[in-house]
Amino acid sequence: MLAIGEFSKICGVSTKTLRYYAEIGLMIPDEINPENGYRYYSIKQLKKMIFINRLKSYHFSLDEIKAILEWEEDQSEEKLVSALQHKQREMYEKRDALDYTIKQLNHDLSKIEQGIPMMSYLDNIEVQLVETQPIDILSIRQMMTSDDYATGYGKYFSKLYERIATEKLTLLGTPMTIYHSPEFNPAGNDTEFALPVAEAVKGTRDLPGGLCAKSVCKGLYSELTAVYARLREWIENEGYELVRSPYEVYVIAPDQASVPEELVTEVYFPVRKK
Amino acid sequence: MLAIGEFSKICGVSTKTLRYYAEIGLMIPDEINPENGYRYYSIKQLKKMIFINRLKSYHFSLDEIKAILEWEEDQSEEKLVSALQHKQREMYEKRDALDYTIKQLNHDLSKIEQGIPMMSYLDNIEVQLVETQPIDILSIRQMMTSDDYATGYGKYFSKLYERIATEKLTLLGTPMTIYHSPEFNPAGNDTEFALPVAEAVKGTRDLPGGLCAKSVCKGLYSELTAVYARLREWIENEGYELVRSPYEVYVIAPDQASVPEELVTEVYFPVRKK
DNA sequence: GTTGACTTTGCCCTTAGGGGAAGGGGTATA
DNA sequence: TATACCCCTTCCCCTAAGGGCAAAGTCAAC
Repeated sequence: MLAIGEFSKICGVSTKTLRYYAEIGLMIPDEINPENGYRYYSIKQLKKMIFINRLKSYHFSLDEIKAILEWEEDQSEEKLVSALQHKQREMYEKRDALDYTIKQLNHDLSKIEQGIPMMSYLDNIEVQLVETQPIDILSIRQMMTSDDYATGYGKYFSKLYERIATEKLTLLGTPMTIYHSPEFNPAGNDTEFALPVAEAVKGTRDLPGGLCAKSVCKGLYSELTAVYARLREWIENEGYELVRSPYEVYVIAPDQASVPEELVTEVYFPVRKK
Repeated sequence: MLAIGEFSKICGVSTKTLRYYAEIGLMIPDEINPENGYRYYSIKQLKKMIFINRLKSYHFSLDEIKAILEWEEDQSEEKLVSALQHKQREMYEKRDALDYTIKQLNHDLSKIEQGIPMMSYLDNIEVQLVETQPIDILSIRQMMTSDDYATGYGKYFSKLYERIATEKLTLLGTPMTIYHSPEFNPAGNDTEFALPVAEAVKGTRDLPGGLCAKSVCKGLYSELTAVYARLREWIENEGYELVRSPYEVYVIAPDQASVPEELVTEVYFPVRKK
């Protein structure tokens, strides 16, 4: 039996951490002296500690790790594999997001080095008033958290393209998304992925036309938030009000653009005069 | 002037966040009604908010962002560029670490799929008692946080190899690191990077020989923590005690291995009988 | 017996806000 | 003017995974 300090040195985990793990029930010392409360750990617990650290390095929370340790011996193997695969997917997504952010950062850095202030694009966002025609769209509506937009977009648009292919529908334009949440909610947004089609079949609906405030965003999607802000500001200033859900049209999407500067996205806010 | 709810909708930031930013002095509303405390924001502040969000996406803390905003107008441009470059480096490091963890995870998954329990390697760590000879080492000693080992190793060993090349020293073995911190400390460890050389010149010192407990770790460095634990356990069990700092010898380092399974690392604990 | 190292509990601190309660304010309508 | 309804304020507690520090009890060695 090892006192907490010995055990801490052997497994490279602070005594504070060991006490915390005992407190939350993740790893309780094999023996506790009832008189003085001293914690004593066995060598067997060293293995468990190493396993916990391995899982921590895979970004499992302590709660998740606790659950995993409680499966132990049951039909744990399959569940462990599926939990690991889940984390694997999460980590791939995290890496993709990080790559994307790095790309943005490099973009901003190169702009500054060209003498262009980082946020100058804000002054160049133009708003026009346009009249849109009603169209039929084939769509999927889904709650999306802001984290998985990148993966979500690919997934849902693939589904829609597949339906168009298998049902021999006629595509009439580029992909679009409609945002039904009344305001941005980091916990999740009611998002509709859509493709304009000629036929009115099951799964399609009418997207009404009408007066819209419109802006075009050229470049990375990170600039979209500013476009949204500009549109809302314009609507406020000019005395209009939003009458339906705003939507985006991906005129040139990432799969057609070789560099992010080529991306073109239109943003529409259906409005009427107040 | 916009009330907090309006401003919140326009810039996609919750009212809670806006109040918090006011509280920490990151962005104070342009006007506060002294009678009822209502906060009013101007359109100018929208730009600031978008800039704050951009910096947040680059993993700046709110404190760092506050500092950046306070430079504004001064000689801010150069400082901003250098801050961005700093974050850029951090993000590259984060991505490398993530890649490494993903690799480990895949390794564990493939083991399990072969029917080998994930932590089974723990049972196969052998400890031998050996007698080492004193050698001269050329070394750099440095406090290292656990985050930047991967980059640190490359950097310091490059420096050492460079010295060997420019001063025409004779290399006598593979790289090694000596851990001087008495126990593992996540805040930073006193680490000595060393190369064994034939000549005793400035910057070299004698690494004394003597009795050592030794283990060999084949494979990913993630298994090293278990090797350390096993060695400490063995020393305890067999009635030895540590007399100098432990060290690792990279017999086959990552730059010589095509797959992680080929890595070979020896771990030495200088000991004496208690 | 004393010293010094080790251990215990307890309390407050960290990031970037979220959730909710209690109470006051604003305005559009009947 | 009263009501309804939404908006705004402050205040307090909560998050994950421990770190830092203090006061007090305990252990082993000299």
